[in-house]
Amino acid sequence: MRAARKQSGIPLIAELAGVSIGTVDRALHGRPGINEQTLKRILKIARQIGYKPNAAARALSTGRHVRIGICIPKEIAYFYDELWDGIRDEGNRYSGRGVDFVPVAVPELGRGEQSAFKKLLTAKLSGVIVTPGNPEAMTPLIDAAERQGTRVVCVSTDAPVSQRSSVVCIEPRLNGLIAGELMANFLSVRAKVAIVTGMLKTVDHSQKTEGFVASFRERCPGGEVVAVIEAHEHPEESFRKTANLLESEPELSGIYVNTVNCLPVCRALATMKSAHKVRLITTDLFRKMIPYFERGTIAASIHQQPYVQGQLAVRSLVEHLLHGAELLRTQYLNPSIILRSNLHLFREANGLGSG
Amino acid sequence: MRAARKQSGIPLIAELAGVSIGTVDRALHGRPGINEQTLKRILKIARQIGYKPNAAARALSTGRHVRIGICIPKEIAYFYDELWDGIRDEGNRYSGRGVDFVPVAVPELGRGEQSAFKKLLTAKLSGVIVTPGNPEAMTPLIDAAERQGTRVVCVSTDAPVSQRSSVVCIEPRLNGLIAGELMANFLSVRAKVAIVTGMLKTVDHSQKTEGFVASFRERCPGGEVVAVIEAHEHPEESFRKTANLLESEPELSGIYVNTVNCLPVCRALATMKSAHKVRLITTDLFRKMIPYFERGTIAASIHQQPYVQGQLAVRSLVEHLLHGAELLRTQYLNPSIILRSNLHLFREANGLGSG
DNA sequence: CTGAAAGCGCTAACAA
DNA sequence: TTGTTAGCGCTTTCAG
Repeated sequence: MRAARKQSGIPLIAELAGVSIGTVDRALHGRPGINEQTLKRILKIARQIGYKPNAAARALSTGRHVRIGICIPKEIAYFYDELWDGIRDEGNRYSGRGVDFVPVAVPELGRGEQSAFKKLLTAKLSGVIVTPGNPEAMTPLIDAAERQGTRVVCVSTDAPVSQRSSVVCIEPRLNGLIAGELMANFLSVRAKVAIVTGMLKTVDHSQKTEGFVASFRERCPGGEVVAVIEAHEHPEESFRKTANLLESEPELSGIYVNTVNCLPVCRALATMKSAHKVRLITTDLFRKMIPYFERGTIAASIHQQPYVQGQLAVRSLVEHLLHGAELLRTQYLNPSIILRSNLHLFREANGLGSG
Repeated sequence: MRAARKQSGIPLIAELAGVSIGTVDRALHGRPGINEQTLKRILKIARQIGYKPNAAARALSTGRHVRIGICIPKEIAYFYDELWDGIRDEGNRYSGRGVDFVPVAVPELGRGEQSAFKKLLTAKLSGVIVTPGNPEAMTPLIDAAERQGTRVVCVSTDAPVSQRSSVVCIEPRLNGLIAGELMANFLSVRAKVAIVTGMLKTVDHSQKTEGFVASFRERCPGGEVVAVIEAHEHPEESFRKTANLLESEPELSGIYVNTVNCLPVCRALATMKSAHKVRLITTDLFRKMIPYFERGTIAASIHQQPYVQGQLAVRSLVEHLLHGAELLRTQYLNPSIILRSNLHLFREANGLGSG
């Protein structure tokens, strides 16, 4: 009789079942070529001893290497720097665990993303994280990637009709709904408000606008959205149009800016000395906004948590690829609401963010 | 000449340096008994090939097993069920990676926690996650744990003067500050508001109260906190005192409830038909609150995200124990603000939570 | 001061 | 249908 060294895992099961580890392996994985009886016996023993595969041993043995492409723009830095940071920080947690990242250059949302994505397709990747700026154009590419076995996770922006495996985002309409509800709560009945947006033909902007209008109307009896200004992310245009609005609508008591470019609006409010008469709700956060927050020019901001979105995209994809965790088709997040009281807890306010 | 099989890691470095893997291991770990020259040579080569240790191989070789004790109450279920869920879900991600969890029974915050914690001390654990209900009494126990090498992470509630390695929580005062700021934004000048709390001798409750008073006073000119009601988490007491208040203060326009037990207040408001004249800000979320949210009785709730706190506590502790990641001494989170618009995205509203 | 070798639990290729 | 065996990259022990 051999000295019974204490063992565990597959060898233990093999000894208990009186078979070899090869047979146990086959049973545990439902591989073909095994007797019904032994299969059942092994499975039973495995259950009894509460067998759990050792992830480290498996990873070491299979030598599985996972390569993940990152296809995300550099601009607007206010937003995408945070997203990159989240992706990088989360990625670093997996360094040394068989995960590599392959970034490709996309200068700006929607520009150059198709060629960049195509480049990623040629490298055999197990997964890609992408921000489709032009969902229609990207859909066939995403579908092609999925067909060749590359899992695609959209982040921040979605390609809803594509075959992407998952999306991590905040629904644009929800941002608008929250802003509208807050605004209605801030103001009294029959209030007049306005919206400053980028371009309404951008889906993101139009949905935020629509959401705001819907919830503001519902919750502010007699309230009115007197203007929707398209500023095209252009500082001067934004400043001028806002200033004009403030002059022509002296009764105005609220403005919702649903792109990240709110500084011109802040300046217009300050110049017209109406900073405290008008409640301003903005979107996201970067350093130069902070003084306006502290002065009370900005009452609240709807923060889309790009850092968290990046983290979650990486994490869910890696866990899926490495450990077979389920990839949910949608991962919708809640935006957080920034007020003066909690401003200090956002990384952008701590010298970590850009801007 | 031997056929040069493609290798990597320590064996590769060994071959390049013309030494054995044992020597490379010593060099890489700064272990004693190695020649200055070879040490430098090996380190240089390691740097050149960009050596990164393989976490799976290391884990397999060392067979490191990590056991983490969980010392968290069952009641109040509204809150702690979520915390448990977060801990369990996050823990499950690490199953099969050499992490075991050892829960001990604590019926209720602060009751029986000392004996439960002592029990954990006898089992040799690498870490403990604990909710110190009575920080003064727990401090010496926590210190003892840390002294014997058990990393202690406090969650939700803190023992600030102890030697705990980390805390994951939302500062109570911040909850109050946010509630106060929101309330000030919701109401006009000279508004009268009240606070319903549990017991002011509970640090958590008094800090939330103090925070609310501070920010409300600062942001609502002429505003006044006309009453601070201690309801001792007692439904009848809470209902009665609120009803009395509503009668004696017809001008009242806001109430902040800073414990999870807000239902009696909701009922009092409904009974007195003043539900829509008084803005109600509550704390956390459970199922029975939802109708009051939808009816507009509750204007907003400050959610302390117990699920996320649990996740983060487990995650940071495991990453520290397994991969040597740094454990920050404090991990302060932001509460999220629940409105009607985003209510549906909270797990409590999706049949996941309790209550 | 350095080398050799065993083995962690699992997979996969080959033998029987 | 089943058993045997050689590693995966690292740590650790024992010889030299």
